[in-house]
Order: sequence, then C-alpha cells, then structure tokens
Amino acid sequence: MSNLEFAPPKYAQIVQAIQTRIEDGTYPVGTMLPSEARLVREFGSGRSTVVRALQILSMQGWIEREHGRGSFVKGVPAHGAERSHAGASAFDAPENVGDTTVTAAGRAAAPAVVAEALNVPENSPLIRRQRVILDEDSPSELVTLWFPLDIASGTDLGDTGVIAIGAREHLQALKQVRPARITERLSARLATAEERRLLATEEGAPVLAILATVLNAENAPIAVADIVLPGDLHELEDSYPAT
Amino acid sequence: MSNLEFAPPKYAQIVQAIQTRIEDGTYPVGTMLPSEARLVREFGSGRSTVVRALQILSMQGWIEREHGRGSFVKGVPAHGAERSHAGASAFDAPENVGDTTVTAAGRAAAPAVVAEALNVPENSPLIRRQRVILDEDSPSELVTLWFPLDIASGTDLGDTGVIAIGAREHLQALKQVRPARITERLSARLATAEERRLLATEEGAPVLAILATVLNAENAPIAVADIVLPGDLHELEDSYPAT
DNA sequence: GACGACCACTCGTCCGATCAAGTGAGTATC
DNA sequence: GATACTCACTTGATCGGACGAGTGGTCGTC
Repeated sequence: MSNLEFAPPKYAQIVQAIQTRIEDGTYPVGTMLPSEARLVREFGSGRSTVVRALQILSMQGWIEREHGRGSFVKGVPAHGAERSHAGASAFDAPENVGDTTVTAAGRAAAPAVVAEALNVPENSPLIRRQRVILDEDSPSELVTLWFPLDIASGTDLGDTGVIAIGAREHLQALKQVRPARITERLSARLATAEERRLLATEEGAPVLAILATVLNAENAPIAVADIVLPGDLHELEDSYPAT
Repeated sequence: MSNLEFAPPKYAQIVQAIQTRIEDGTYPVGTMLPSEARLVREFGSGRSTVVRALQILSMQGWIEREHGRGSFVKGVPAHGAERSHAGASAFDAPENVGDTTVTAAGRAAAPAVVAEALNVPENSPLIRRQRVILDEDSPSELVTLWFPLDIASGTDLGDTGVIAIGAREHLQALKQVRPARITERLSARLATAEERRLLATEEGAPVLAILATVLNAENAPIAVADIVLPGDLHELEDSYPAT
C-alpha cells in the first residue's frame, strides 16, 4: 500500500484483518464468514493466499471451516493455562539473590517420597541441596533439591558454595541432561519439626507441600524438588479456559 | 496406494511420515531435514503439498524452518500442561451420583473472599449451593458454589432438589451465560469449625482450599466455587513441559 | 590473506488453475 | 405431498510455475 515499508506477507495481513473484525464484532460469533471467493475479491489476492489465511485462523481456533457450507466464527481463542510453576522456579532460581540462603548441600539419604519419585530404593545416597528463601526477613519458602549421584557428579550441586545461576542451567552447562517435563504433586499438611525449625513457624502450622519431579524425554527422573510453603504466606494462582 | 480405501490427503500423509521418522530417530533431533525438493521427489507430490506439510509440522513444533538454510528437527513437541482442574469439576459434576449430598441451597450472605471474587460488597445476598462428597463413606470434599442473584434467578440452583447435570450445564441451558475462563486460588490452611463439622475432621486438621472463579469473555465473574479438601486425603497433580 | 563476485541451494510467498466433494435450495416428476 | 434431480455455491486437495531472498561455498582479484 503506502510505500516500500516493511509489509507483512499478504496472508498474514488477511489473518490480521479477520482477527480484528472478529474482535470488534464486525464478524459476530456464530455467523458465516464471507466466502473464499468474496475474500479473494475484497483483498485482491489469489485464492491460495486467502485459503492459507483461513487455514491459519482455523488452526488457531478463531474460525471453523465446514466443507460445502462455509467458514464460521468461533470467537477469540482462549489462552492456554497460566499458573505459577513452583517446580520449574525451584530449579531455575539463582542462589545469589539477596534473600536466599543455602542451608545444606551434600550427600544425604533419600526419604521415602523422594526415593519413589527418583525410582531408587529408600535411603539411597543422593545429593541434597537445601535453601531457605526469606521474604521481609522472615522465612517464607523451603526448597530442597535432590539429585542422583551420577547426575550431580562433576557439578557443584553438592558443594555449599552459592550457585549464581539456576540449578537447571548449571546442570545443563556441565552434563548431558535434557529436562523435558516436570510433574508436581501438591498437598496440604502440617509442618514437620525440621520444617518448623527452618521456617520458624509454630507447631500445628499448615503448609503447602509440592513435590516436583523433572523428567527427561524418556520419562526417566533427573531430579526432585521438595518445596514447602507456609500456608499463611502463600497462595498459588491458576487460570485456564472454561470448556 | 492399495485401493480406493479411505486415504488421508497427501499432505497429511507426509506430515505423518515425517513425524514417525522423527519419533523413531530416522531424523535425529537437530539435524537437517531433506530439502523440499528432495521430499517432492521422494513423495512424488508438488512442492506446494510438501511445503504445506512442513508448515504444519513447523506450527506444531516438530521442526523449525530457516530461510535459506533448511528445515531442522526440533523433536517431539511437548504436550501442554495437564492438571486436575478442581474448579471446572466443581461446576461440571452432577449431583445425582451416589456419594454426593446437597447440604444447603438458598440465599446466604457473601463471605469476604467470595464477595471480593464476585466483585460485590461483603454480606451481599447471593445464592449458595453446598455439597459434600463422600469417599468410602467418609466425607472427602466440601464444595460451596456461589452465584449472584440475577444469574441464579430462574434456575434451580437455589432449591435443595438434586440437579442431575452439572451446575454449569444447568445454567447454560436456562440462561445466556458463557463461561470463558476459570481462575483458581489455592492455599493451605486449617479447617474452620464449620468445615470440620461437615467434613468430620479433627481440630487442627490442614485442608487444601481452592477458590475458583468463573469468568465470561468480558472477565466479569459469573460464579465462585469454594472447594475444601482435607489435606490427608488429597493430592493434586500437575504436569507441564520443562522449558 | 582479505575481499568481493558469483552461484548453487535453500526456504518464503504468491498466483491461477483443475478436479473433487459436501450443502442446500429450487424444480421437475411421480 | 414426497421423491429425485439439477445446479449454484461452498470448501478441500493438489499441481506447477514464478519470483524473491537468505546462506554458504568457490573462485578470482587485489
């Protein structure tokens, strides 16, 4: 149109135009879109180009195409789910920020739940790395990372020194591990004595406990994070399409 | 090939073939795919068809296409997140299944958190609908649904009679409401006296509390579900790609 | 050796055409 | 009135060509 300016490709322009019209109600939800032939005339492009735009809109969920009938407006596609991924953060958070203290690092015997998640016998030796995060000078989060010995060997994960990048990045920089997926198990329970000590909470205080397992592409466990959040300090948020 | 059997379109066959080859390692991650010209020769189809297949694979995250260089294998795309959507279930679960008891239905004043979620003043009159779900004869879940009066009017949500379909379906069948999104806030706390009575738990028992708000496309709240799960009976699962 | 011209190869976009197949309304037939 | 046919209109799939543009190598010149 205007100049030789950076013009997006025609098909993308058509996609954009139709999205706008759906958003502003020019094409109301449920109604039929102009036919391909019509759009070809309106936009002055070949049918293949119009069809390409419609296919993209269809794949993104804006419209529905029905063979022999027409294309119909479905509406603005809902975003995917959004949530706080406590597990991912546990492995990605660096330790050199002000309010993080590494409280333990080194060998330790696997507790039952961790052993189960890592698929090793209970009390097997593992590398444990534990930190407490303060919020306004009072402890607000206790994170314990657990790694199999072979995965942690050759890394600094078992040393008490601060790791300035996230554990995941540290691991990936030194070893051939490829995290593919994280699964989390979340429950409410009372804090254990050890947790009460580290978090400075009262007896009988409820906590949100998250056990996050990092898996590689073959679904083999790479690491486990045990995250303990005092109930009165934390709220997790989650948001997803309603259909 | 074989007969006149139901053959999927060529482009879909090409998509499938390449997906299989990525999965079984014929095309290892990171390597370059055969060029379009090569694939055209191999599959005996036009370039447009091959390109269409490659574009689909690219949009689905299997490959990455680089102008002037080639197409490269990214790997099997990770699934989206999967989790139990307690909020959605609260509105979709029917009440006529064996272990559900409607314990209250009718007008009630809005508690603070519910009022805030529904964007009304505290103690405003609302329709409340409460049920307890038993697991093996002991209470395992307490769900309280809250609706603004105008939304619930003309429905059976305020009556104590059992609603055989989910509340959402009931509502949508009778009124013009379109749920678009659900947001959840999750926390661990101790059960209140009222909750202990309904759930038959001890004093000091931790519970997982979920406050789910149903929003329409304009982000206006339609309903709220207050879900209380005794901590010793429930574990929520969550799983998502690690990148 | 550094630089640039050239060239083969790659993907990106667009076009117009053909044939197929599903839909729905109108029409002719019974 | 019910049925079958026709026809206009719709999307679905595919083809082959054309031009543009980014990449990376070779090769010649300086």
